[in-house]
Amino acid sequence: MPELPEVETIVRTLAPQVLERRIADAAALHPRVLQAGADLLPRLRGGRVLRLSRRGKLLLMHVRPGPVQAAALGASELILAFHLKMTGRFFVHPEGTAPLKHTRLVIDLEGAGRLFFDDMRTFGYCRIMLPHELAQWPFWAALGPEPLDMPAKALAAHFARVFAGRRAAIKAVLLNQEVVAGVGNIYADEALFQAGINPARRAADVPRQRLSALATALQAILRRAIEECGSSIRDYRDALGNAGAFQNAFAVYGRKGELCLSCGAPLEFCRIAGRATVFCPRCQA
DNA sequence: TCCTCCCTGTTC
DNA sequence: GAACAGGGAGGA
Repeated sequence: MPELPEVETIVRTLAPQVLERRIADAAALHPRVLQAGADLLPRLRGGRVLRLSRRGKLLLMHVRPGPVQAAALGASELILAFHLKMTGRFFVHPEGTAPLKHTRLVIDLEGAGRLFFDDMRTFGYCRIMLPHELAQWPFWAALGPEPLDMPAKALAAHFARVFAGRRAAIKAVLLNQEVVAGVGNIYADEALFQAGINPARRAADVPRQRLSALATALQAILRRAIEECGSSIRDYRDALGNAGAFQNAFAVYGRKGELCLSCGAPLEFCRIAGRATVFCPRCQA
């Protein structure tokens, strides 16, 4: 569930709890949580948390290893890339807290408690990488642009370029992280509604004017969702345990059969790219 | 380009 | 006790 606004909120709420802290120890508690870099896990010990950042739906923790480890690694930075998928969460617990039922990774911070990465469904993962390994990671290298890092005009032009010749449904294309990074099921449905585009429409067939509306709508919705600290449907919480509030502003997501807030028609449901999709048959042409 | 699978707690 | 939630890998 964590999409761009949720991951951004987690970065913001987690940063004050971990920045500049020294790592006393790190342990993986589930066999699949470390998708890469299990050998680097012990190298984190003695390192310091330099920075948290986000790219698409990935949360990155940048660690400066201690001098001995840095020399052994030949690098001054280790990067932990987390993908939260549906149910990944972070929370800092007091020192001595035992792992919870779904705790997958524990990072002990000197004098600042224990950072738990919990993930009920074990879809989420962490990759521990050197900077050049991150650059060579195919998923990372293929990520599309950040939708909030450019003017709406430029985003619209990017959509026009990328959508040309695409026969797939526009929603399926929006969900593709190589097209634009960070958009998931919720924000794709909401942006398409606000832009008045039927999610099943072939991407290449959407007129340029609608693409401008889509770029504007997507940016507005992502920004507003960040302001509201994300959307909490079931599982999502930020790194302080707080729920987001943007779910209260949904126009279509999760509102199958309810009435369109704009025209009053019943909202319809379909499946696109295997994802639940809700739209207004009247407002979205 | 589309479908299936992964996973588990909640809802029907 | 089945359907459902869904990002992304992998295969048809």
